[in-house]
Amino acid sequence: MPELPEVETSLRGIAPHLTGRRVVRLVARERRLRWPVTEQVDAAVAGRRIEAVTRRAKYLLLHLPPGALILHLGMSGSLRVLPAETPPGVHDHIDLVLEDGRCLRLRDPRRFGSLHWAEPPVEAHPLLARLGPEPLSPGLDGAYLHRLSRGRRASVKTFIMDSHVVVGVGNIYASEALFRAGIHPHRPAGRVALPRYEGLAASIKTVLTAAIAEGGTSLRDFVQEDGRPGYFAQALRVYGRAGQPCPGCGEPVRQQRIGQRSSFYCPRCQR
DNA sequence: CCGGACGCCTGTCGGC
DNA sequence: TGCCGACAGGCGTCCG
Repeated sequence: MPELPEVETSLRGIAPHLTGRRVVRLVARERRLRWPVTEQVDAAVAGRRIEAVTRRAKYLLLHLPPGALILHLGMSGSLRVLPAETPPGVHDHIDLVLEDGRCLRLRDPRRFGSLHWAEPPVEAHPLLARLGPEPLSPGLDGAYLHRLSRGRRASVKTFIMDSHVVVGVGNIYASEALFRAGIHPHRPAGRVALPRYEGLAASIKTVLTAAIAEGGTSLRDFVQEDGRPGYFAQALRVYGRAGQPCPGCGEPVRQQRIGQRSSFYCPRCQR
């Protein structure tokens, strides 16, 4: 479900409702997420004020000085801000109850999401410490990708989906960015020349920015904070379009598994 | 260090 | 209609 645009959309949706509010308590109906949600988290957040909500990679950071709550939506997580008394559904696992009578509710059917408490310095938390640059920051450019990829034999698609290389490029947008850059997803990362990496870095930024502007991509169950879906699915050029004509040349879009993930590409436009 | 496979879960869909 | 396998937007961990 959530790639970076969906996480960013969630952030923009929830931040105005959370910033400056005090957390009354955490209610955990199901603690078995990707990692168990410990009672240490409950104790850490209760009574603290949310100073700011930010994002690092696909992690949402709720800053409750002196530490922060690190929230990940996994494959199927979504967030809503609701009256705290709203009856929860079966997959509504966690509520962060606020002083104003509302709550931030995490719904996550597959339970691949996670919730951690990070003591300061927050950025030194093991989940955050080794992440690559943000894709929309100047830290990601063609020269960086080119330099880091020298000698790498893994596919360029696997390479750009590696969070140590660059964060936030998930399976959908990896296929989309490679299509826009005209690079075959199976090409070894070390055999992509600098000018093509410059194009790829630009494509990553363009596709992520466009997806954020549309409120993300809703394929199955992703909804924004207010319950509306994202509208970027209609703008996808190759993802999920196996057999359909390539928007560039009309050749049927091909689907192939690369590193256990479905990849979509045009065999004619991408080399 | 690198690359690839695995496993954690539930829901949905296509084929028979 | 029902069953069953394949697959789904992530990612830390393990193994060679």
